[in-house]
Amino acid sequence: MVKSQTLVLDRTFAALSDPTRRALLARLDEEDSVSISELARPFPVSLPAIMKHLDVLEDAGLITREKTGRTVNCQLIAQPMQEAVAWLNRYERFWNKQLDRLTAFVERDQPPTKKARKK
Amino acid sequence: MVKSQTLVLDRTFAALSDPTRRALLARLDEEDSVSISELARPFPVSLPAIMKHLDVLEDAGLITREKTGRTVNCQLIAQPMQEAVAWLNRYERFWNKQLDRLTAFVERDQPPTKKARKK
DNA sequence: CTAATACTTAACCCGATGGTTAAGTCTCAG
DNA sequence: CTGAGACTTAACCATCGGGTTAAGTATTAG
Repeated sequence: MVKSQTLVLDRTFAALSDPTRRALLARLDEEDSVSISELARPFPVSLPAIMKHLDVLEDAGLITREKTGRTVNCQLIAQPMQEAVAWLNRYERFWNKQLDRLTAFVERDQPPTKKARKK
Repeated sequence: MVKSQTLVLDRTFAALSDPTRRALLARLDEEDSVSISELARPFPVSLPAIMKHLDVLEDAGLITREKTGRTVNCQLIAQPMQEAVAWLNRYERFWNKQLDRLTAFVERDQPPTKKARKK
């Protein structure tokens, strides 16, 4: 069931790379279980376009769909995002380092008595 | 200079959706400032293919290139990743919730303490 | 039963992506 | 000066992604 892990990241990041898809997820974040037509309503694109986005999100394991009568309700699954964050956190020390450098730079300027340097 | 923020996320996530690109970043994580040909060597694709990946990474603001003589050195810029993480963390409570449910399930057999459990 | 509602599927467009090979530029060693 | 090394650019190709319109399938309200 490992499903190549790398493939999971591929699909997760790809799914997140589209603003419409991120907006759909955001909607499912504030209200779980939303029907497809309600999900689609705010967007200026056709329903089939939204369907495709939902397909992508489902393939990435970021949502599930559940049919009830003629309506289909979607809900968010956050776990793949967590894995994405886990991958990204590998670089945390890196941006901390850069932040530290910035902090050091800013703090060095505190006493304005020394000679001014530029750039 | 805001560059639409949403566009930044688009490009960051898109850049991260390719395993070759993630591997390139990983390489730049363990060793900063690596030449293009050295970066390319481990991969079974042509140099121009790697060049295109580097273009994507640069457009996403994830690397910089610096020419020295006839070689070009690349280095990682982690900040866009940090913004990606910031976006993803919006869903943190979501996977915590799911984790809590799991925790509750596991701890069901223990005497229910009224006191707040550990954060 | 009929018709509206809520999706779903199919067929098509077109620009972006990831790869190729081939040729071009620039730099440095000899 | 010449040639090898390190990119860079160009041209091309196949597939994918995001969008469309149009038609099809269930379900359910009347």
